Amino acid sequence: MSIASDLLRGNTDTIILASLAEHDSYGYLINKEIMAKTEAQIELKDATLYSAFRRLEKEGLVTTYWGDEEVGARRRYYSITEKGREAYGQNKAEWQKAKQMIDSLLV
Amino acid sequence: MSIASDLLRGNTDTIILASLAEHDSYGYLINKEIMAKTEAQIELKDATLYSAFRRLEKEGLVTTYWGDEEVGARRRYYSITEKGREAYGQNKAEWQKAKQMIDSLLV
DNA sequence: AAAAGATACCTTGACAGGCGAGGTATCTTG
DNA sequence: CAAGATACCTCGCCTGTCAAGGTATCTTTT
Repeated sequence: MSIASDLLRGNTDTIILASLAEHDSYGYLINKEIMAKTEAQIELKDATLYSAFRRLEKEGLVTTYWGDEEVGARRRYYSITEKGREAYGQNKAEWQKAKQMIDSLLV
Repeated sequence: MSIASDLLRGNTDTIILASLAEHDSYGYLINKEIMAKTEAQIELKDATLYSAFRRLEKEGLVTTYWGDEEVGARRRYYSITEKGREAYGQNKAEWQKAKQMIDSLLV
């Protein structure tokens, strides 16, 4: 059974930023990489993914540009900004704290 | 700064069950105990708490009864059911897995 | 050559959980 | 007597997820 989306909520943006912190990427690939790394136990549905992109863009955490592939489907690439890296760091820290706090309650 | 509610989401029911697994309790006290244990970094807003109770009751994970205090405000107590204990165990297991998976993505 | 499947993008509308704001009633303390 | 703590509750908004639908291109199979 895969991870309930309510347990992921609050981490999707961070997960996307984590992916982009390594290299520019595009929606489809980000999803594939996440599924590969988690043995398909975490999957961002594409509607979720794209609404996250809109959010991140709006907040200035990522920028976007179209790829120049000559063949195949067009790709919209995303790039993490400096502000995005900062947010990523903060999100990770908050996640660490949240983990700890929740664990302290679940005996 | 306290923990963002989106990071808690998916764990509120589990947190309440954890509290009830130790002893019968009531809304106000559960909240106080959570705040004490987490130095007020986790707080369930009472609207959140009561909607969670409704949910848990509906699913048969808790039962409820009115306290018989002679003085003071009336208290509605909650008691975890056998089914509730099972759900609690499963939720904890899923949380462990989710933690691990998310950590594997946040480098 | 047509069909099927992978790659790759996108929008709409419904749904669920969290919570701000509002309410009620009792008791204790200054 | 007012203020604050205790203790319960509901309504309606907001936000993130996602099922369902769509478009377009390329590759593989039939």
